[in-house]
Amino acid sequence: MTFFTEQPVTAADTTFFQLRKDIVEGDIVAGSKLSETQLSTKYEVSRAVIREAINRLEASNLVERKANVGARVVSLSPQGLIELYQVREALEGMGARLAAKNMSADEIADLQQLLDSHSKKVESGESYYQEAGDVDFHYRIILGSKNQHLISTLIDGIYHLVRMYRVQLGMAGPRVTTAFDEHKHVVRAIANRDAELAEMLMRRHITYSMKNIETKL
Amino acid sequence: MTFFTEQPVTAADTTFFQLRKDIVEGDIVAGSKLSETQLSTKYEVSRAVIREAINRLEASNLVERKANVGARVVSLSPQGLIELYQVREALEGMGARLAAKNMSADEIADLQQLLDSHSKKVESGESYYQEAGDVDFHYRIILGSKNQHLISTLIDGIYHLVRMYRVQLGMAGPRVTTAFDEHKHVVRAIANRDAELAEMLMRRHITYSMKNIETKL
DNA sequence: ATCACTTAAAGTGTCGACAATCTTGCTACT
DNA sequence: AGTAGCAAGATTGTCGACACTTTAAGTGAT
Repeated sequence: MTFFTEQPVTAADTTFFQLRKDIVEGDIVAGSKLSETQLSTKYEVSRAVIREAINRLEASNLVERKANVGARVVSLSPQGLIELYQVREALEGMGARLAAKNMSADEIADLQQLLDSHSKKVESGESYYQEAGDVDFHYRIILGSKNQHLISTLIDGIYHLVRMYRVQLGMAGPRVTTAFDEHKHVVRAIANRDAELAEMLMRRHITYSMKNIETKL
Repeated sequence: MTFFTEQPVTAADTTFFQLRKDIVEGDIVAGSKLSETQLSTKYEVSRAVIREAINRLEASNLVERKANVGARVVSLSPQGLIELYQVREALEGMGARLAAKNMSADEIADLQQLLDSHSKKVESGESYYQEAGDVDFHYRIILGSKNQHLISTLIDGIYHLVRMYRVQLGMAGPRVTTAFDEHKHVVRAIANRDAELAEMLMRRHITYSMKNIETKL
């Protein structure tokens, strides 16, 4: 989150980012209809750019469109969350596996440093918004895979949906205490270039995270 | 391929399908530029529908767009193929795992029957286009996962890219002889409801397939 | 009162024109 | 001769208007 920022250049870009934010954060209610004309006046752009933005939201799986009918924000369901985490487990597992192969020594050192700073903040009891750290951790590993498909699928697509679920189902952040250990184990496996283990640990980390969420429903 | 057909309803739909076909089959050269005005006259629709079609192609990873510059068909590279197969391995592995859990007994029986008919055709030396069968096999397992994210990611996205590589790098179909055995093993694991094994075998099947392709480059 | 049909209203799909941006070739200057 | 700047052309981005489809209300008949 700290390194990589999407720069809007066209009006459709800014509208897309704005709409995505409003949907993910629940300002536009899940399951609600997206009227092109209505949004057009709200965001003060033509219907053409609204349409382009909606198309991109559909490609991000945040919105569903039916021809001649319109677009609706996806509705959240426990089943949907489970399916999402299954895909995430598969992709991030592969991400960790590839990261163990492809991350540079410097990148790994940075990653370890990041974890250290996190654990210190937590130990000192410093109130600190954990989600950002968790996101940062997962981002670095995905980026470390050096696989462009993986990167864009997760970062442009799945993570926004995950965040939408987290925000709207009111789970502030992931489990703080136990997650750190899991993160550490994953990083250690990567540092040891043990791809097999890195994948397994990352998959476990994600399934644990999902089970933790399931109990809260 | 026999069961599920995408029905175009708008002009943008038909244009999208047509363009995708032309790109996947190489009628539009990989790496070439997509001029909106040019395509507009070629397909006899307005630029608006061309733009929507191109947007969808971009979402399918078949096309890359730069703001104020235009869209290009993705260019094929060995690296790109490898990355694609890595993602495919992760997703289809998970697909097989879930299929072992979620396919109905009837669906499994149908799948076994499909394999039988294939092996008979091959044994009898009947010339027969193997790719369709392979695609059918993979489709059924993915659909058997019952995971909508997985299904749409693979069927609407990755498979078209895979086909593009296959067609344009001139690999008619996958390895006929050995692939059958691998298919059988996967199905047996699914029939035994052994999710773990099904995933492992499917992943191996895909990595073998990739290595087979690599030797041909 | 219910159901089928008609029709008006609202919304999406498509179009052509204008505005903004990038590209290319030329000019002028060092 | 090489380079920086400029101008003309071509291409993409955005807009408002029109066409078509869906939806829903309303009318009339059984």
